[in-house]
Amino acid sequence: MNIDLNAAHEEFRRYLKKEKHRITPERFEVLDYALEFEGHFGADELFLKMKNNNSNVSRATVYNTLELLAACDLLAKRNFGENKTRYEAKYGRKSHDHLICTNCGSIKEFSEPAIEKIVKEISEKLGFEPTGHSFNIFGKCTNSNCKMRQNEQNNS
Amino acid sequence: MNIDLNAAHEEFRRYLKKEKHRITPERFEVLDYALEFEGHFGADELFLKMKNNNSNVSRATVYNTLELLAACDLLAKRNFGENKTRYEAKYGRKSHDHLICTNCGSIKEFSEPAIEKIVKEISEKLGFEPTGHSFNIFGKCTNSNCKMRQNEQNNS
DNA sequence: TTCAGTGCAAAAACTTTGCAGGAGG
DNA sequence: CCTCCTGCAAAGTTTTTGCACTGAA
Repeated sequence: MNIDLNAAHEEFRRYLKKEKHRITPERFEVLDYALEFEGHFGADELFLKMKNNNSNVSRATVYNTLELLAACDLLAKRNFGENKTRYEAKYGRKSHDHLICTNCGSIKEFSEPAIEKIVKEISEKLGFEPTGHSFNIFGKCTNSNCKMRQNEQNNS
Repeated sequence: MNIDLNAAHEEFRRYLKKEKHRITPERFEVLDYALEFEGHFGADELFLKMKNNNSNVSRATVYNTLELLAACDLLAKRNFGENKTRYEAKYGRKSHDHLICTNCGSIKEFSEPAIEKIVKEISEKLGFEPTGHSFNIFGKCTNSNCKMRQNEQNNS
């Protein structure tokens, strides 16, 4: 875990240098908190978590740094239709897409190689240079808590 | 065009009845404006357009009605990663997904039957009942205006 | 008659911006 | 030493909510 963290720092440092951004302690603090987060998180959520841990990093810096981390592929930028940007640690992880339960909000991941192939084919056909994609499946999951909520709603 | 509009009204009426929502003139006014819109639009955008046309329908009603129209499949609800909900007339149209140029913001549509197959397979495998999906490819388009902007950015 | 739906304005949630001061290169 | 980055607070954008009133069933 610590090895990963150092390697991630190193990668971020390289990116910042290459793009002529300054190397500041705040940026690495954001990176640490982001990688520590399990699952998806919003920018404000991360900012508040840092604030609660007595970090002095400002909201503006958190928002700005998350953009940089997404740009250099240490984080993935997501949007699950809630009108807020979500991030997810990507460093060293396999790329994947998501199933989102519209009833209980739970999110499952899946990998399907055929999707990359489709991205390539469609882009080529339409004269487009793809840089990424987002594929979300919406529906109802079979989680028992979820079913409970469905029944509650039906009864109300 | 007028025939479509009447048929859409009829479908919306049926839906409202079935779900025990009241049938109000405001809701049909929103439907008319929504179907009239070319391409994608945001809720506030539609509200303002209506307001400028001297409609009295309130912001709250527009937001509420667009949800209903998406729920009954007359509109499709989209999100292209700008943290705002976008809608698009779906009535009588073939389902499709989108290519989004991150440089100039233009949006192209494509249809790829294999995607539905993937949605089905993945959902079945993971114990999930799909109700819809969103598939967006991000990248750079070859539109000439777009290339111009890219060059501007590189030169700055 | 009843209560879901409406208009309006205020609040909420998330993000961006402006500015003055501070530190990285 | 220059200017990019930072913290802070204010403003911006989109969406939701509270409340009193109205009109559909």
